Amino acid sequence: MIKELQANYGHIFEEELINEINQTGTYREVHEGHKLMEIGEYVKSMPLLISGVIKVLREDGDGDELLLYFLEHGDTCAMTLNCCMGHTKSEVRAIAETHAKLIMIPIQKMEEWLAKYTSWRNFVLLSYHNRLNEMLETIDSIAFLRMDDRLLKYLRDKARVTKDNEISTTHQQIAYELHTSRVVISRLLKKLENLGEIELYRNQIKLVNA
Amino acid sequence: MIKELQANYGHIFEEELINEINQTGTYREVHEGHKLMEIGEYVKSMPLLISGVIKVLREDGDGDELLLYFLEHGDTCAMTLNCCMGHTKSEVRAIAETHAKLIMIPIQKMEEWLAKYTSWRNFVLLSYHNRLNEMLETIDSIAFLRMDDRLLKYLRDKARVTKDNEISTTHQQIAYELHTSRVVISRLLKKLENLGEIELYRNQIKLVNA
DNA sequence: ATTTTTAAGTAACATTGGTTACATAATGTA
DNA sequence: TACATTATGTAACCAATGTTACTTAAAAAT
Repeated sequence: MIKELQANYGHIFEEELINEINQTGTYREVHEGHKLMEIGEYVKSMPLLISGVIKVLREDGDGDELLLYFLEHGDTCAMTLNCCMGHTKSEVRAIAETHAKLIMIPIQKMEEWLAKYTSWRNFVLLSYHNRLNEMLETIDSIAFLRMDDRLLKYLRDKARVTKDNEISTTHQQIAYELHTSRVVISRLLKKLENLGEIELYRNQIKLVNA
Repeated sequence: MIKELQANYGHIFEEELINEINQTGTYREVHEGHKLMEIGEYVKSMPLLISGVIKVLREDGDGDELLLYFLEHGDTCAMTLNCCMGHTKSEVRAIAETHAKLIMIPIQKMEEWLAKYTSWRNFVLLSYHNRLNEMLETIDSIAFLRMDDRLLKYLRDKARVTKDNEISTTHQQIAYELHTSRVVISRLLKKLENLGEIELYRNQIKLVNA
């Protein structure tokens, strides 16, 4: 049996489906920073996330990045579903934010299981549901918040998914993911520090729980 | 037989499903400006669009609006799917941009048909697919474009879905949908007119095909 | 220990977009 | 016709964000 499959997905999928996943899926571990998917690539398998965090990014034609959302335990990548069904290229980049454990499912099985297992159907639809809602939240942030609030939200989201109030990153990296410049981030971080929301160190930002 | 059902969906759904839709669905016409869904409302039925255009809008807590995308012929509202599956309230507002014809399906049928009809499953998944891609495009616009390019894209999108190069609207209305102010829109429209991209009249904007 | 590289702080300035205020033009209405 | 209403044009100003340039500090490499 694939490591941790039963423990993580046993309550969602029926026994028969668990057995099928066990037979056709592949267990995989990736280290922090590993690129799981690149824009323009064709997708050959679909990930079931067991532990760790995956960040999903969008990029425009000029190489400008934007963080869309994080995937956590129990999630799958709706964008992958998207690509599998439409046989189109990936529209996004996916990178391991932390060390992560996942099960890779060959895409041919997807459609087969959709017809066969109600639990799989519900899982796939729930994934789309969750992703649409996260995209809405992303749109809310970009459209309705100013950069200081977006930054604070970004830091809190990051702390939540990594379960760590100390965020190890650089101002430049944050700037990439929020699609702004390093100087702007440094300026706003200093402002947040003066407000008592955070403490700043080199390569480290500590969230102060108010 | 419900008006135009066979003609519009006969090539997508099998005969048996068409018959079921005919028995349980309701034909409906709505006039321009009709509100089909409001934020916070529970959703009791799912629309299949036959003709016309529906615009889907997001709103933040302060009443600030933002246009997300247009629904056209053959589309359904993935947000509705979302709500039906999760039994949650609507996250968006939907308003008829033009006179529109649609078929309303009671939500109980949705899950039943997912198990029963492959074509329905594919239709639902394709809807999610299309909506995710449109959300991505929306995010691209907000995150990567400046207001002048967003405005031009907005005008061209609107002209495309209504199949009309003359757009009947006010600067104030555009400002609401792009979440900016009337003065900004007037200023940028004038700039676009000077560039020869459009011609401005009262309640009317004409796109000049370059 | 010295040098190099990378990260962060900050000032000065430019640009975009938002706000206020008011003028003018088109349309609707008494 | 006279008046009211709505839409648009525009100037002047302000705030948020982006850019350039340079400094200082920490860490890594030699």
